[in-house]
Amino acid sequence: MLTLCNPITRNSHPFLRYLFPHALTTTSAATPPLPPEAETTIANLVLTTDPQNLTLALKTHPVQWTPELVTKTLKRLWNHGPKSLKFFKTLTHLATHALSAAAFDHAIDIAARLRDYRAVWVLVAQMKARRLGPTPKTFAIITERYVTAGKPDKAIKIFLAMHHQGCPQDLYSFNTILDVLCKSRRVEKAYSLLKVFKGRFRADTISYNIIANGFCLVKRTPRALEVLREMVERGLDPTLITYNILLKGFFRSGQIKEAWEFFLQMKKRKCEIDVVTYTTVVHGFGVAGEVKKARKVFDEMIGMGVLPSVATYNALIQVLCKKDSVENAIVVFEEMLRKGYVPNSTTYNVLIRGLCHAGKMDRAREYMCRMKDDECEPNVQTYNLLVRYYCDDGEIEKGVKVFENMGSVNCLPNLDTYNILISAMFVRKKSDDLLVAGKLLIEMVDRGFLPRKFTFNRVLNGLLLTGNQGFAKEILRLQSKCGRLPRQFRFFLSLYNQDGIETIGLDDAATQLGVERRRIYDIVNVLESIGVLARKAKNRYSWKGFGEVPKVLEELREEGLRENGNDYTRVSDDDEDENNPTPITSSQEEKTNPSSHTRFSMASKTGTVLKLNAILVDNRKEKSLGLLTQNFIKLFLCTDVDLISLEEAAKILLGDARDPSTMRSNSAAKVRRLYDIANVLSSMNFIEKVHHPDTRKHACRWLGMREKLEDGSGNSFVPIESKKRTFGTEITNTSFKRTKVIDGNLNQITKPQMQMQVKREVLGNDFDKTNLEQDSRECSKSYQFGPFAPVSVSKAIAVENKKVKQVYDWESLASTFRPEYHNQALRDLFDHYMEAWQSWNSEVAGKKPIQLMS
DNA sequence: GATTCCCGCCAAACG
DNA sequence: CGTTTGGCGGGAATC
Repeated sequence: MLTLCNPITRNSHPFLRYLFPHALTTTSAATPPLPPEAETTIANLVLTTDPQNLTLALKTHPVQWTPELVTKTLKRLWNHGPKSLKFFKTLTHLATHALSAAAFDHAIDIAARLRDYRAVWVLVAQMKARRLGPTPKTFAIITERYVTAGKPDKAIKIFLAMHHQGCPQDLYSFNTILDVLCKSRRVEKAYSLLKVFKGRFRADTISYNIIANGFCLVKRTPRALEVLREMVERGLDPTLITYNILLKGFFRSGQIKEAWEFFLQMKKRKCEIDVVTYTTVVHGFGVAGEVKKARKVFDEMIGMGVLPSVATYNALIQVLCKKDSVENAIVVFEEMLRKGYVPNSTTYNVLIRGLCHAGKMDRAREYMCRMKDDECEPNVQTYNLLVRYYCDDGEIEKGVKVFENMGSVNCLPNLDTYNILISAMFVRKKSDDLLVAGKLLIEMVDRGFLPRKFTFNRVLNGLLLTGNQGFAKEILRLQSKCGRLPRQFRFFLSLYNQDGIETIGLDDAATQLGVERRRIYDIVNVLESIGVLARKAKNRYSWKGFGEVPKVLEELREEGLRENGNDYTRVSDDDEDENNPTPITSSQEEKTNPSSHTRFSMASKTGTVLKLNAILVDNRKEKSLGLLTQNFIKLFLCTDVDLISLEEAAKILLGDARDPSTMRSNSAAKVRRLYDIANVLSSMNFIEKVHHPDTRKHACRWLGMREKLEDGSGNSFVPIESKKRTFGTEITNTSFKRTKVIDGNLNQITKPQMQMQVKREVLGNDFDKTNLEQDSRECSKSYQFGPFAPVSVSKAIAVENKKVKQVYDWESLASTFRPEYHNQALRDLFDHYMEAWQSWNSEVAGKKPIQLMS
């Protein structure tokens, strides 16, 4: 149905009019949209052609390559990283003359997004060879990508070395790097950079604006104020932009009163308040739920001779959708049209979201068609909205259909689209859905998106539970290919977690993994201690899979509890274990892992392992990694803490035996062992590494095998508990907003000076572009919450090869975590999500990035 | 400056 | 005795 709204002619007359695309697009805008645009044809060609034949295909395709065509095509292919890169590379041989600096920047951006840094620098070199750059913008792109990939220091180094690439730093580029850092919430870093280099680069008002804004972004307005004071002390005058930043900062951090006061002050002091100011206020009030005030300000601005911009309308409409009613929003929308404003895609998207949220899917679709008429094609975000809301309503088929239709309207799905859909594949417990999820996962990787570990785990999990072991393995391999498993271990898994391989030779393992033998031991020991591996003989281990794990864990838990319960008391009634400190191999049919088991028993025999470990100094075995692993796990199994920092753990496990003399090499040294363990365990999804809320140190959260405790200690088992799960590290990493639209924004960044000039366009296009991008970012973020993942994950793995209880487990799994996910949890999250979204939005409404610059 | 991770020396355990 | 195993801590990388 979507296609109906769209001309289907796109493949007919491909290349008649590319001689002067410039003239065509700009001057003759009135030309009827007859032939499909060239970039569409090319993009489709690239998408459908096997990469190997691409050169040929492009060669035989008669096209007049122009710089503009190239960049447009690249933009089209944006959401298919690998192919668009391939396309670009092909062009470097084919149509050299048509490669502009912008095209290179684009390609570099894509490569960097794919984290193919080698390609990035190769491209930079090529660019240089062609005397096209690298330009400051190029560096802006590169550094931003590094920062968002979690390598801010690297980014700074690159900045500091950019003059070696023939691109000397200047104030612009300095401000850019500051901004990049701030946008990723690394204000402090940016600030110290500023402090160091303010003299060298002659930091100006903009520099300080950026920092102040950075603090506002993390809701630290007081700090922002300090920065501004410093700025004034240095003789730099704040501008309107500065004030707008602060104003927005107040709203963002919920200081509505202050915001209002501040606004009044601004008026009183006769700064020439502009649209941005008003937009900020309207939006700020709206988000705070003060719809009436928002409206009042909106009305007031006209009286003051400041005309609202589209952005202002967008803000108001959005606010109404959220805090008031869609109907009212529509009224405003119509009014806006009457007044001759041209709504942009943000306007529509905001409205469509409102409608969807109110359950009016059909009307949402109407508006979608309407946007097409308004030469404002629906974009990915629009489709994502529909997909999401259909899926939320349980109409998965419809959602999928929308997804499928995107292809036919030349709108490539993005990361969010995939995340949304994959999540949707879990709502019904159909095993077919999971197959789809798996396929989607594969497809997204293929297109250069890096799914979160979380996503992998869920899918993996689901496939295992529905008995799709084969497919699961494929996914696992994919995951390891994506680097979503810690290095050494992932090879290990992919090597041995396959059918047919019964026993593992340590030597092979070492050579095949390309690591020293020594490394294998650590992994093996940890795995052995939880029953995934068993030692068969010298140099030989056998893979047992995860089937045994629950049993081992249960044992551990019991032992742990016993020990904890009556400390010293039960030193010698560990009958079974005590009787055979050296297990009689023949009788020991339970081969979980005799050796480590024994080690452990000896330890427990001695008393509270947790506390008395120190006594065992002499025995080398007692310090073994395997034992440490077990004790470490016990910490989780036997206590109600589910989050513990390694430091703490180290102290408990090793240090604080009340025996200061034995206080061997203090826990600092030992904690290293725990890191090793934690890494292995987390790669198996038994634990999860998170950042401790307060201290930003690492902490570990136990994920695995909870349900095993269900019967044993009903109290400690709280299915929903995992709700309090914090954002995983990854979440923040991957979804961290990436504001830039490649050429829209950056221009502003690099072109600070002319305040006025930038101001107006910003309100139009750029505002919305950024806005949308952020929107989407935020969308994916909201999704990441997906509450109950981890618990289930490891469950699944536990059950893995024991096909016995697949079905049954699937059911229980479903009942434990699914229902909430869908409704109320989502609702709960919704607010949060909206808020975050709003604030980003408002940040653009106050047009931070641009403004800062201007 | 602290945390996290990698590496490999070399001694203990094994056979 | 040679080989396998693995404790242990230096120190690089990263935060």
